[in-house]
Amino acid sequence: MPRNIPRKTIQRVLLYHRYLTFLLQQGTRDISSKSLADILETKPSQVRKDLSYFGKFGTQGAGYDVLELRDRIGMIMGIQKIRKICIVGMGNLGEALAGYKGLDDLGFKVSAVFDNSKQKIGRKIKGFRCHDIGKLYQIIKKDGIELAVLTVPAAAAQEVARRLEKAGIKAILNFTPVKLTLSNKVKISNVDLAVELKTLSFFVR
Amino acid sequence: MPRNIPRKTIQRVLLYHRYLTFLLQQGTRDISSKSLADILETKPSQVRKDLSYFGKFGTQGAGYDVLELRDRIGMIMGIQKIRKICIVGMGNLGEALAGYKGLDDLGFKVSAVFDNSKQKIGRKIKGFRCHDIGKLYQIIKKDGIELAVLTVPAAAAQEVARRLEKAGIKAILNFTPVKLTLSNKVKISNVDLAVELKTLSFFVR
DNA sequence: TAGATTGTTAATCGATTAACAATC
DNA sequence: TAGATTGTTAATCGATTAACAATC
Repeated sequence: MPRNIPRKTIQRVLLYHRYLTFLLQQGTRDISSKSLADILETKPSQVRKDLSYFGKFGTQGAGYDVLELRDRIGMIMGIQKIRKICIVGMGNLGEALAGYKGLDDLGFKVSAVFDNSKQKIGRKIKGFRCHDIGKLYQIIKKDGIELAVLTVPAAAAQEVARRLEKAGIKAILNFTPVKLTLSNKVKISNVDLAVELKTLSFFVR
Repeated sequence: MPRNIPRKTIQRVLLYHRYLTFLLQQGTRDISSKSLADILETKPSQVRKDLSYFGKFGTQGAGYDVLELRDRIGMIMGIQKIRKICIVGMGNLGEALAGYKGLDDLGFKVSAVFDNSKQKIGRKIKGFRCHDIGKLYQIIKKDGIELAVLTVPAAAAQEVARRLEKAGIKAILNFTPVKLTLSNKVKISNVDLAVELKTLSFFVR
């Protein structure tokens, strides 16, 4: 149904979903685009515009039913579906993510973690048996893993990414500072800590 | 000198800087906006426009001198200056960042790490003595720490952020899912892992 | 009914891209 | 000089915001 939707819209809608869940816990039943916008520091028309990509959710004059809006967004975003992910590269960051309990609540199941170091392969890291990165293909295939978190050193990133694609990975959360070149079937999000920090650094200058 | 520059421009210029450094190591001496754009998957006019916020760097007909461009960008971005940072919240992520060797090379010196748990206060974590979060103010003041990385649980985020501001922190890299409300003197970058993962999840749906 | 608020269209704003004169 | 490529202005594109008819 939806045309091509701006990534920013998707991200904001996910924020709406998160906040609606919070409202629900508080016992709030109804909300207007105005109040939603105020909290998330945006405009009511932005909220309505974002939602309009996906359908009609409100009642004129009355606003939105928190539970209904939350659940329908959840459906559309596929939020309930549990996704199998793998973490590739068990350095500081990879290990931290493996140990991050929040992933479960978000519906991500860590199905495998990989590294190439002899010291790590076969050992348990944060409760996950660490696999040889050489077995990427067979394990991803066998387990039907959809998403990968890439936390390998920069020098290995492009090569590993290609192998992830070959293995059928559909999306990569890329923590390396490398601009990955893959077929555009694979969705990529980049988190570039160096650039984030340096950007702040610039503003403080 | 520079008017108000889009954050995206700053981030791209930082990418140019990183790539120019790489070119330098390779021994490449000259480059055009065209080649730079190709690598970074943008347009030559984008590169020139971005640079034009900061001055003139090239020679008509000949392009840019890699070393000169790199160094001048470095100057403007304040890239050489060493910044003192602190990490607040020694959970999985905080600990990983404390252990991340890359920070040094980026010019960030971890001057303090904080947590509120009795188990962690006073102990060494990744080589850093963990301080009581209650001492945020005095330690930040005393050491002249400018930047903070916020990796506390969501419930504590807003309150801790306010105390960071009071202590004189100028910029926060916020890993919590909370929209921080502070005076706009404090620069904030948000890294929202949940939203990043869920966004990918949506595209894979 | 009167007041409120939606969904959608139109206007505005800002960022990206193209065009081109300047010039090495 | 001819060719290349800059820096900058103008055009285009896309996203945000405002406006408003529809209607609960």
